[in-house]
Formats: sequence, C-alpha cells, structure tokens
Amino acid sequence: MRTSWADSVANANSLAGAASGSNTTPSSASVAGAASRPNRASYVPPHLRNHPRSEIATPAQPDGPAAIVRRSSFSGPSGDSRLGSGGAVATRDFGHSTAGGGRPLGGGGWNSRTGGWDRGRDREVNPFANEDETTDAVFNEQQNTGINFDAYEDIPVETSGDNVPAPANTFAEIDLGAALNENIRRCKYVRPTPVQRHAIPIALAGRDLMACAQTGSGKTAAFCFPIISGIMNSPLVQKPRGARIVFPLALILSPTRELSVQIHDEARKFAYQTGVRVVVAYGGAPIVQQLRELEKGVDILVATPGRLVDLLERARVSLSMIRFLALDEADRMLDMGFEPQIRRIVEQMDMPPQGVRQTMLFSATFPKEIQRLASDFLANYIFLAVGRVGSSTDLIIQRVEFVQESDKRSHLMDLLHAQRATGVQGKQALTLVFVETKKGADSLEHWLCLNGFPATSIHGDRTQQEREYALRSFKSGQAPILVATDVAARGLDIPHVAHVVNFDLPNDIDDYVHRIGRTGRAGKTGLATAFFNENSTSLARPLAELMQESNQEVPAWLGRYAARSLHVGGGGRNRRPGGGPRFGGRDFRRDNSLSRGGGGGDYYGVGASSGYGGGYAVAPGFTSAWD
DNA sequence: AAAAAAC
Repeated sequence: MRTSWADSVANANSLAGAASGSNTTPSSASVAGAASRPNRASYVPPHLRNHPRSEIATPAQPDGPAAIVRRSSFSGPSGDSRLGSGGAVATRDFGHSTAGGGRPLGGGGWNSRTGGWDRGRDREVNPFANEDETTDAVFNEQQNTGINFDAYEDIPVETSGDNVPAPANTFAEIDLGAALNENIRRCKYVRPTPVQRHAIPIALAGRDLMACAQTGSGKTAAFCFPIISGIMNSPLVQKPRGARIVFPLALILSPTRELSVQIHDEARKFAYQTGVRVVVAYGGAPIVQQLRELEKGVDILVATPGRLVDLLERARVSLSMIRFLALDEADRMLDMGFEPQIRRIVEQMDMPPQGVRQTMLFSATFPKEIQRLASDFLANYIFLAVGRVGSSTDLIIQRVEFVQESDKRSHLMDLLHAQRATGVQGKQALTLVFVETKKGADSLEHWLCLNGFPATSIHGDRTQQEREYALRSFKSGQAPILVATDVAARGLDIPHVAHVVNFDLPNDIDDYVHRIGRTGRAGKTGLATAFFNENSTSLARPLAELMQESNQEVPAWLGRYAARSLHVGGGGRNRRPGGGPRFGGRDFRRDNSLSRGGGGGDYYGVGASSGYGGGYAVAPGFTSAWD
C-alpha cells in the first residue's frame, strides 16, 4: 500500500514537473543532479504549486537563512504576528468564497485558476479508497449509522485560560474551507467530538493548547485540521534552498512508531487534495525510503523522537520553518525517557521559540515533568480537559475474573471459544490480549496458534516489519487475536476491537485505562476482561474504584482486596491525586494559585510540586476528587 | 520489573 502511494506520488510529481516546466517538487530522479543544477527546485507552498513562476521570488542568497517572501502582512517566524490567528480568518474567508462559487466540493481543489496548484494532484492516491471496499459491509454500516453520538454528548469538558475562544458545535460553524470540509465528509464525521469542538477554535485562534484527551476522542483530527488549514492559508513563504535538507512547517511528535504511522495515515486523509504533504519518519525502518519521501517535499512531519534526532543530526531536516508543533501522548514520551530528545528537538535545534510557533501538547496525566514541559514549550496557553469517552456512558463493559497464573491460558481459551460460538457467522471477533512481557507475548501467541486460534503478536522485540504486518493482519481479521505488550496500549486506534483481555494486569491503573480504551471506540460498546490474582493486588483498589466510577459491577472479592490494600499502605503511585473520574487532568496553573490543602472546588489540594507519578504516599482513608 | 525508542 505504502509502495503504491509513494510510486504514484512520484509519478504525479514528475508529471506535474514536466507539465509546468518547473520542477517544483523534485522527483527522486531529479534529486540526484540537483546539487549542481543552478536552477534547482525551490520550495513552493502547496497552495501555489504549479503557479506561474514569476510570482515566486527567488532568494538572494541560495544557501542563506530562510528567505521569506511577504505577500501580505506576514512578518515571518521571528516577527510578532501570531500566524495562526491570521490563518483562522483566512480559513473562513476562503471557505466562503469557494462555497459561494458553487464549485462542486472536492472538484480538484479550491483554486479555480487554470493550471492551479493542484494540477497533477489528481494522481494523489486516494487515502479513502480502500475504505469503500472494506470487505465487511456490517462494519461500514455501523460506521455510518451506528456511531453513538449520544455517548459523546455528556462527556464533561473543561477549559481555562485567558480569553478562551467559544467552542463550535458543528463543522459548518468551524468551516475549514471546501477541501477540508469535503475530507470531513469523506471521513464520515457528522459532528465534531467534544475535543474537536473546543480544540479546533482554540487552535484556529492561534492559541497554544494543553489538552487532556485520548486518541479515541478525535484528538488527531483536533490538531490536524487547524494545522492543515493554517498551512493552506500560509503566506507565500520561500523555503531556503539546500539540496538535501527539508523544511517542514509542522511537526507532530508521538511516542511509538505505530502511533506515528496512524497519525500519518489520518492526517493524509484530512490533507487529501489540499496539496499539503504529510510525511512520517520513525525508527526500525530503512531511513532511505523516508529520506526519499522527505525530499519530495514535506509540510507536516510526523515522527518519533529518536528518528527525528537522527534526521536533524544528519542535517536532512531543519525545524527553522516550524509554525506548528504538536506533542501527542506527552506523558508517555516522558515515561519512555524521551525528555532529553524532546528538549533537544524543541529547544536546542533551530525551531522557532515558544510563543513564536504555535504549540499543542496532549497528555493524559500531568506530573511535574509535564508541567515543566508545558511552561517551557507553551505560551499563554489554554488548558482543555475532556473526559474519557465511555467514562460516563459505560460503553466498555469491564469484567474482572480471579484466575491463577497457571489457569490463565485455559481460561483465555474458554473465553475465545465462547466468543467464537456467539460471534457473527462463527467468526472470531477481534480480540486484543495484553501481556506483561515480550517473552510472554511470544509464547502465548505460539500457544494460541497451536490450539487453532489464528493469533499474531506485537512487541518491541519484533522487527518493525513484523509489527506492521501483525497490526495489518489483525485489523483485516486475518489474525483476529493480537497478543500485545504495552507498545499497543496507548493511542492505537484499531476499529472493531470487540474484546480486550488483560491476560496480565498492568501495574499502573492508567495503563489499564489505556488498554481497555482500545475497545468501545467511536461510540461503540466493547468488552474488557481482566485476569486478576495475587500478583496484581496492587491494582485492586484503583481498579475497584475505576470500575465503580464507571458503574461497573465490582466483584465482592475484588472489593475485599481493595479494602485490604488500604491498610497496607496501598495507593502509592496508583492513587489519583487530582482531577476527577471524568477528567484526566487539571490546569495546574490554577493549583499554583490555590493554597495548599485548602481544597479548591473541583480540585483537591494537590500542589503542582507533588507530581502524579511521584510515588508519594496517600494517607489511609484519604479521598481525592477521584473518589 | 517491563516496556518503548536511532544507527
């Protein structure tokens, strides 16, 4: 799939180049001799590609610093004008003028001038193509009509900060312009989700954003739409020349390779026929292919930190033109030890500083490391907290069963058999099985296969190729059972996962929440089964509390374990110090202004200095806002 | 303690 996409883009580019006589987006063939060619392609923003060349100024110094050609009042990355806010206005104007022109939506882009930027773009591979031919019509039908929008309606949302832009209730109200509107339609998005309703107007207003929301909440679209819109409306920017270095305008960082791939896939749909190019870079895959994609032009770069640092060190990517920075799953990235890389990327390379670029930070929890990151990366930001999808609507049915280690396999088999018997046409519903270790994942996969269950596995010791293959065959139903470590716990959006089994429970309740969040997505119901035994007692209390919060039946024995853990100094890092069950976080700027221990309305008196993951003790009987 | 992530 990827190959054909790359190939056809290469085709489209060389065609476009041949047709216009100016090689605006160098194909791989032209790159070879590019360095010595005097009239080498210079960057042309997407909305002006294939435009008469006279309108594009040439920089005075070929290898000098970024030359910025001003079309209107744009003052450049070092200027004081926040690009985003101007972009917001332009977005709406642009949408109206196009719609007013009566041109059919998606009819080849917004530019009606002959030889518009999008000529040759009709060869862009349709990222929606394989969705229409999805084998399982049932799934499609569900997707079209079965989305339980009511599930989204009562999700609590909280915002704080200076001059918070009003949320938008419909996409029409947001009006991102014809091309994006058409992609919204193609994505079958009917109404914006809560995070989109709030985050998109905030981002379009050019504001920095700190947000607490999960991927299933529509988070990716929430930061992609404003970025794409902002780039489409960007003033004419002349990117510096350099044979082998590229200048993305937006950077999206995410912790795992699969998540980066997923964000890239989604962003490509949102950017379809907008001329905005999205490229992904991550480790474990040959870098040459990614370099080739980058050289074809990149507006939005989605990357994992390690590979990006590599690209920066090789001087193949410059961040000097970055206008939008999005950090996804920021707490996860810190957990994984990425803080040095992230700070290196954001603070020590050539990225425009805080306040000049527009920065959006997404995190599920808010330990002090995240708070520091926020104050270092964000400027006068708006805090947005969106409740968990399903938290208030019980979309995920949670079950906990007491299973000894030695009985886990046969118990899992029972579950799978029962599922097969009650499943649609005897087919195995997609089941995601989480285990603690990579070794455990391998041996369970092997054992399942031996016993006639088509299983595959995903974990960090498998090659990237194997990981992607596993994910593909799981999604397609070829291997309807996926055994996974926590590499798959967060952010991955796999449609139609009917059942999540916590074969081994995680040690952290947040990991549990993320794992079960792989099901019950897009407003559909899901089932989560956990195998509990003596080894998982530390999770008893937070698990019982979480289940109670979400109106799940808590087995009496689990309640006893939970009560017992109270007296043995239970709690610790699994206790939730702030926020509420429906709010994964809080605006700690507000905490700072509260007197310690003085209570604080919705927020308990947990100061900014006591981090969530800090392992502090909670006195027995202490009840936080989570309780 | 294990997991993830650059070569």
